[in-house]
Amino acid sequence: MHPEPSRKRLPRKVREQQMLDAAVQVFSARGFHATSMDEIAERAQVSKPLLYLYLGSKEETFSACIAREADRLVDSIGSAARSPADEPGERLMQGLTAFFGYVAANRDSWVVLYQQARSQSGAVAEQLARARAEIVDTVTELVRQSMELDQAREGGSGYAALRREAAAIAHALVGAADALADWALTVPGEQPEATARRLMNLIWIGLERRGKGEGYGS
Amino acid sequence: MHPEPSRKRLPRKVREQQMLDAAVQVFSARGFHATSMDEIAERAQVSKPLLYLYLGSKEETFSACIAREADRLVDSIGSAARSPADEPGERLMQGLTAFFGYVAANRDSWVVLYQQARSQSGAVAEQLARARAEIVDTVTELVRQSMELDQAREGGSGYAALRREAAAIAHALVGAADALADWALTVPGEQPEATARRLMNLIWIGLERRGKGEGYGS
DNA sequence: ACTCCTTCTTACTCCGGAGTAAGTTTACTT
DNA sequence: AAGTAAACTTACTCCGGAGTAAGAAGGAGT
Repeated sequence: MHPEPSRKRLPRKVREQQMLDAAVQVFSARGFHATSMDEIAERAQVSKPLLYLYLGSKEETFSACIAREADRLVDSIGSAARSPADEPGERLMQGLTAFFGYVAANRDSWVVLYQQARSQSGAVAEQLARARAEIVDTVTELVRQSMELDQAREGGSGYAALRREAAAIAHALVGAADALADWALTVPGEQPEATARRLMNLIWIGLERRGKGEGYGS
Repeated sequence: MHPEPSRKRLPRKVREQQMLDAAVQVFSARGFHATSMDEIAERAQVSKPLLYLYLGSKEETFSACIAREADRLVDSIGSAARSPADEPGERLMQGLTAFFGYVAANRDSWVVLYQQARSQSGAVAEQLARARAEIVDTVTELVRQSMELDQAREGGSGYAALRREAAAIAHALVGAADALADWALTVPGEQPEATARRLMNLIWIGLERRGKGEGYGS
């Protein structure tokens, strides 16, 4: 009757990945607290004690999800931004394209990282904050290069201000990318590369000119 | 010993506001699920059944918080953006300043709206989505005016594309503002007006030129 | 074909916290 | 000062779901 493949036994590493896959899906759909370990176990085709044996507590399970997904995302962006191109603008464009591509291809992962993990507190929050900071740092560096910060006088009072400005811009840029990623998911046919270009179009000119002190109302 | 003011009885409307104040604080600090009704009751100096009598269930309490805080925020931004100035740029600047000012003056409210409510699902999520959409719509209108969309041919294939571009920019702008608000909270001495100007400096030139089709790599 | 380790399950315990039944006290009104 | 409606409390019930004790069954090596 049932062609049930008679649950095969699998090595621990493989099962763990299956569990994490299931956990990401459920956490993504329900959120941390509304998720029950029973549901994760069910979706992973495994009993609850095995889940606890391999992944520890519920919080540790969530933490493991965040760690794995954040690594994937950071790697994806980082390696794109370290691409052959010289100009910071081109590297920024590559990083953004990689980011929007990742989100489009891994919705669940994105939702868990962006919507669920942010509201968490404790160790998980710090974990995510660190991943985000890594991305922001990468962007900050590109922003500083674009702003031609090297032209700024060293040690001058304007130097610290420009450093702060670069940090602010990087945060704004990452936030804009987050929001655009959500937006792109609601627009059928929107390509990652196109989304990245929209953002570049919006900020690129302003970015180059900021290094020279030009801007709104000047 | 204790100059305990001997718990005065208060009219319902007043108590309700006290309860909502307490609820916002606790939800902000702990998040929805980690918050217990007992703790809200304690902080509001009230017994739990009274809390249930006035505000209904836990979910309804949270919903009431979101409704009140979202209204305040949307009003604050909306009335600033409807300021006397004619130019869309100036109105955008006013709206942003009001927004950063609100966040600086109402951290708890902001945290509840931005970090806690987003991860929620169901009625609350829709509520928040509606408030956010209202802000995005306001911004979209300003963006379209800045882009000199009126110069676009009506009905042309480029028209729909420009509308979409305006929506994308508005989403990016709101997301950037969100992230900058968080950033500003971590930087001592950062003034709302200064934060608003940073963002305007970054996007204003690009915004004006987008209407003419100029941008990154062109 | 017997060990022995790893994989895996059934069947529980236990508690935090949502929600409530029933009653008590204060302050207006006539 | 008596009546009454609103404000308010003590002291519970009850359940979902986190976490676990105890053991079963498959497979690799000898």
